[in-house]
Amino acid sequence: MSDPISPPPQTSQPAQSCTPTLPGFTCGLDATLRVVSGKWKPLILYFVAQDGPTRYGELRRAIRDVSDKVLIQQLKELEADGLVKRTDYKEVPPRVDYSLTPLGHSLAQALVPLCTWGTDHMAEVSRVFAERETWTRGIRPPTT
Amino acid sequence: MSDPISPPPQTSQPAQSCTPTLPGFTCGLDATLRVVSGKWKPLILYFVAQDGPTRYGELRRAIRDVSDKVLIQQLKELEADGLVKRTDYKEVPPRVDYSLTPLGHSLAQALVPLCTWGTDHMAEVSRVFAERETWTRGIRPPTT
DNA sequence: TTGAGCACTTACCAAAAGGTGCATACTTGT
DNA sequence: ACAAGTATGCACCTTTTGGTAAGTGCTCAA
Repeated sequence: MSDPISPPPQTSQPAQSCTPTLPGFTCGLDATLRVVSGKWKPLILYFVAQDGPTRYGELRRAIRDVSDKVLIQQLKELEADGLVKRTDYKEVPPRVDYSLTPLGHSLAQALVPLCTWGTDHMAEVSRVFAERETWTRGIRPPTT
Repeated sequence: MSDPISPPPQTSQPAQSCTPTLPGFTCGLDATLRVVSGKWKPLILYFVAQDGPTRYGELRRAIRDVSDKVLIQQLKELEADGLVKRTDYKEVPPRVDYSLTPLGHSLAQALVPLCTWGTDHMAEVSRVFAERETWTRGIRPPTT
């Protein structure tokens, strides 16, 4: 399989070029989504991309609502995926900070259009989400 | 909050422009990820973007491994989010097909860089994922 | 008349993701 | 002596997500 999304379908382009799927990915988008999906990962990338090396405590306070367990967990995954770098200063009261690796930066760049799309269409998206909560997951919409 | 990702951090740019967060989104990226996250959604977008209007059964066979329940569910969400359009021909043996809305197309476009990133870095990503499975989620990596 | 295909729906389950709260080892401030 | 801050770890629980298997109403082919 290959890049799931090709330009405007009206053009009927057969399918973009694409490396034939390594190990377990169906396509590039699949691979990407696996590394960025996680409730707080985008936010983490956000802060780290903006502020540069960020200490754990700072992130914790900046993100707010995230628990230690999950924040650490997501940081570890991002680190394991080679997107962020953890630096431990081995100091007495622990000091650690997180920064983006080159790979992390490249991903951040690729995410820009998504940020833009989300920002541009946030109104529509949020409207639709609001409606969904109306029929609290169980009741069918009126038009059924 | 705003677009989580800004260009290379070395530039120390304060933060890109960004609409101040509607209802429940922390940023544009957040909004976007909410509509595309779902195990099969990218694939669905893939097929529909490529083949244009696609019948339910076709998708079902094309995606393979997905169950009816989940496929239907994700299609409904995509529809509810205004990304795909469901057309019911009201025929005797049921006939229905799914296509992308303009919004869906615009999202598809925004996803292209992610596809590209994933394709370009699939080797790295998959390598790292392989290692993760080594210490089957619980055992710490050697360097700890 | 039986069976297959269509596009779903429903009830029930298992796994994954996320959250809470307590613990750690050490230092600094009061 | 004691509380607070540092960066985690761990046990336990709830929510969310995905999956299985069966059923529905209808039509057409054998």
